[in-house]
Amino acid sequence: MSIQAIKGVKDILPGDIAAWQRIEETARRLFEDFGFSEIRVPIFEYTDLFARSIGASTDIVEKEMYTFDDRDGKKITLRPEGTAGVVRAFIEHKMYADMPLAKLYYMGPMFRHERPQKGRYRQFYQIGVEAIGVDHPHVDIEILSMLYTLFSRLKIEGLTLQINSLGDGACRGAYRDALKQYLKTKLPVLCGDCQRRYETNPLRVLDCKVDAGKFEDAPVMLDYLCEPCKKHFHTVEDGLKSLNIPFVINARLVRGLDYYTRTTFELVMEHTGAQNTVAAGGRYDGLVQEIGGPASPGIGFALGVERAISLMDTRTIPVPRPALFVCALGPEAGAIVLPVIYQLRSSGIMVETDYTDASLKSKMKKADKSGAGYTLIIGEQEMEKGKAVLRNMQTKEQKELPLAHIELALQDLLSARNQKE
RNA sequence: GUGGGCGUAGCUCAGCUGGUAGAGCACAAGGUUGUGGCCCUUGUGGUCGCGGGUUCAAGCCCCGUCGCUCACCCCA
Repeated sequence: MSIQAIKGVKDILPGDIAAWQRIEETARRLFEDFGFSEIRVPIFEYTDLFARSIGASTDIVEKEMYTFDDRDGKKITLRPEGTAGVVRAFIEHKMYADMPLAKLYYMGPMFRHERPQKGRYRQFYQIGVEAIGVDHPHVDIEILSMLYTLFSRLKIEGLTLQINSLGDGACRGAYRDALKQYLKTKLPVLCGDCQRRYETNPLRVLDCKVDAGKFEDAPVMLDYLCEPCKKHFHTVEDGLKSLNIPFVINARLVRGLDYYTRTTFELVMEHTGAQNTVAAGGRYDGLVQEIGGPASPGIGFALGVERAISLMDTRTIPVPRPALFVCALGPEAGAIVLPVIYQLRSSGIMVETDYTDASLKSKMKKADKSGAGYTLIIGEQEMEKGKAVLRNMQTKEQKELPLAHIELALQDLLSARNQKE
């Protein structure tokens, strides 16, 4: 049997690429409008970076990373998410030194060894942004409004922005204790996973789908926020309202990575399969210090490109069409046409042709399929007359062009047409 | 890691209670045509995922295996 692609990875074929380019270009333009610059960081890092940032006891680190020994014995991991690498670069290049707020975006593949499923692959693509250096709530609003605008520019509807606050070091401990106290009484009726989470990560119990609905009366983090956190959260709320960005508060919203603090959010799609979070993120005020940098607050989000594309109406994305399709019949015609095609292409005109010995009927079919604006036909009759036939594929008008200076005639015609459009 | 569904032509799929394979689209040739589209005729193309077993006979039944897919878990 022939060799196949690795389980859980996907080829993005030419027929699908338009949607990818659309989403990448839209994001680039928008992020730059908001003053963000692109950063490209490696797709692998020392394993320790991810263990320290994401959290050693999270599922991602415990059982989903692609980790291997480098030839010198050091542990290397293919990045399972983007924030860790960007923060590492932020520290390594001392980006805090020359700008108070580093505003960065990135796009590229991430790797997690999970069981593949709709909207979940082992190599998947994320577009993410990070704003590091300032903890003002207006930074949160900038990030959230940018996320919101990205999806409206992509004309993706039916999404809900959910926000929550996880508090900070000053108040989360008290909440955790209160929650454990509460869960203790419920322990016997919880699913096996939640009984385990009670010890490892009690906040996640609230996010459980099996036990959903059992915690109506559970204490929520929002009630335990310390004054600074409360003020921060309310400012974010008010800011979103003043920008007319719709959102809902989801007090049960918990994130799977340990580094999040204060503002967290998810963009959730309705009426989709199980993987219904298309973008998510939050504040991570302790992360930079955790990795060994100076205390610098940060906030960011990442969106799943495959998931976003699944929501786009890809039929409306225009695909490039040749201005001219050349049908040459026989070797003599082929020889004449070769330099013509080259010259047109060199001067920036998209030209396609067919090199097979197929009949004119068949070649015309290909021309039609390509969506070309014009078709140039050179067969035996045309050779004898010293003229080629140029057909407008829409109006079906035909005209004869002298073979002697055909390149000039075509160039004039086609570039005039391009300008009109 | 756990569970369900599915693997037949390049694509989408039929295939009865077991009798050594079909359609549509696509592709190619021809006819018609105002040199292409619509229509008509013909043609190319399949180790029925792979390996065992039962049987006179397996695409179909049984066992194993690989792959895809959906869901749980987790996450973007």
